[in-house]
Amino acid sequence: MPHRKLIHRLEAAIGLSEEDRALLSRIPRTIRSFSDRETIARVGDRPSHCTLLVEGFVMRKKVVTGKNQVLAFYVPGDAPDLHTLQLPAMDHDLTSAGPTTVAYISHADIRAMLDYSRGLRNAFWRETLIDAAIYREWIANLTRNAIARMAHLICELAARLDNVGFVEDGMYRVPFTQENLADACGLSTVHVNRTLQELRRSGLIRWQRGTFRLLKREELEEVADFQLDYLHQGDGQAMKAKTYRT
Amino acid sequence: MPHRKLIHRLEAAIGLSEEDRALLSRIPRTIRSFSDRETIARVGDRPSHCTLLVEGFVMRKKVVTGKNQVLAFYVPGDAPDLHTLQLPAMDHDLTSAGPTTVAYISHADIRAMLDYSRGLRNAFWRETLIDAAIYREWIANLTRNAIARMAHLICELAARLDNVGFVEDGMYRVPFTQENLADACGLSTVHVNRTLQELRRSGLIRWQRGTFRLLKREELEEVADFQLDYLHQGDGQAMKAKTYRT
DNA sequence: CGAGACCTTGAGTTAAGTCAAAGTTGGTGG
DNA sequence: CCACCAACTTTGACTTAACTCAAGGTCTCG
Repeated sequence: MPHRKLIHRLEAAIGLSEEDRALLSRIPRTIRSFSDRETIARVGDRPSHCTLLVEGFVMRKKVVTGKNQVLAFYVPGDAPDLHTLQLPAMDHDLTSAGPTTVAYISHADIRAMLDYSRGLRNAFWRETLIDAAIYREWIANLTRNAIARMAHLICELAARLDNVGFVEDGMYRVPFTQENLADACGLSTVHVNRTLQELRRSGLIRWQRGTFRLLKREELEEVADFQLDYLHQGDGQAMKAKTYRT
Repeated sequence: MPHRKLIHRLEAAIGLSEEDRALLSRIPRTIRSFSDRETIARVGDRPSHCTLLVEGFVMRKKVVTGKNQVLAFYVPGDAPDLHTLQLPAMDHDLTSAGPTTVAYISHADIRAMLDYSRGLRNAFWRETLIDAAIYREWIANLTRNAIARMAHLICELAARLDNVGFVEDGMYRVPFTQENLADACGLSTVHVNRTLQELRRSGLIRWQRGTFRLLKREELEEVADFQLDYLHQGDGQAMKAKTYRT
């Protein structure tokens, strides 16, 4: 069931009705797989479908004066191009990171569904607004120094992955290279390397080829100046207590 | 008519129906004025209304490790807290810049209006998505060096103000101090000062106490690596030709 | 077992930051 | 209407966090 993660997340955040859940799980979709670093959508594209990330990871990228800037990371259950429903032209690229499976859902079908269900309308709008809140936090993140910046990214990924059940014992896997992390934090690859070493040396994390382990989460969040609130994981109507384990 | 700018902008972008325009202009509102740097909304607030910026300017701010980071500037016709319809808790502050007039519109009235009109639903969602596109561009902007960064901000403000008729002969006024500009670009005040001087020296702009004059717009956009597309001013259904004068 | 992609290290450079002091400017009240 | 004050802008001298370049190490997969 490709929508499981999304439904689960919407459920937890705002509480879907039985009918909405059924509507969503019945919507027609096409499954498509990508291998590492393939382009899913490109600047200027005007897609006629939205993409639901089922398995794997997606990066939103933009080339700025010759350098790659990563604008966002997406995890299973995210819909990275919902905005094309209202803004037809892509203003950046979406690429896979590691082997990735997505479900395509046509704009027409989504529009029909949203016209019909007010609950899903709110839920989908809300998703794009959380996306925006994350961008805001990334802007804020760039005021921080390299250590705090990296630490913040590590905390954010932990929180988002935990929300869809991909964190175990404070450990998670991501297919990102240090170069990807550098492009996301606006740092050089070399400096990211030294910064990760520093975080390891101070005993806050362990990192090895795509696996992060948070050893002292509280301290790490302190260093990162990380506040969970901007992810708005629990402030919808449902207000489920979050389990957020280390 | 406090909604004139907003209606005009939505009109130009996606083309409102006669009925939608009427609905929007009849919605109940309360006018409120602020003087310079007052707080309009604060982190943690759960407002029961949205704010439409009628006159003046608003900044979205967040304090990050002691420093103020400006996350966004808003110009007349913008609705800086539309997102509170779906995400109840503010995750940052909104403050006025210079004397400012806003119209408050209750969430309940907006919800009723959006339930009724699909056109306005799309239009409002779209507004929040453009907001997000601007955040993305600000993230990208931080890869650029100080000169390009400042230049980009100047171009963006020009484009957005032009869109609501506040640019004349390539000139516009904003009530921002160099400190505000610094907080927005993630630079120190001193460095912003030197950067503005550099831009003046090379004949691209004139700046004096809140007045920008773009002397060589093309060259400035070149320096800034500025692409108009991310503002999505003309890619809705209406597709009006934009007049974008220098 | 070799190649390519990653990661790591060292040495030297630089864009931007900090601190501190001196100019400006515009608004206010005497 | 002028003088003064506070808020802004500008300048100079020095520091530093992060960048660049270049070379060497290590992992992984065919």
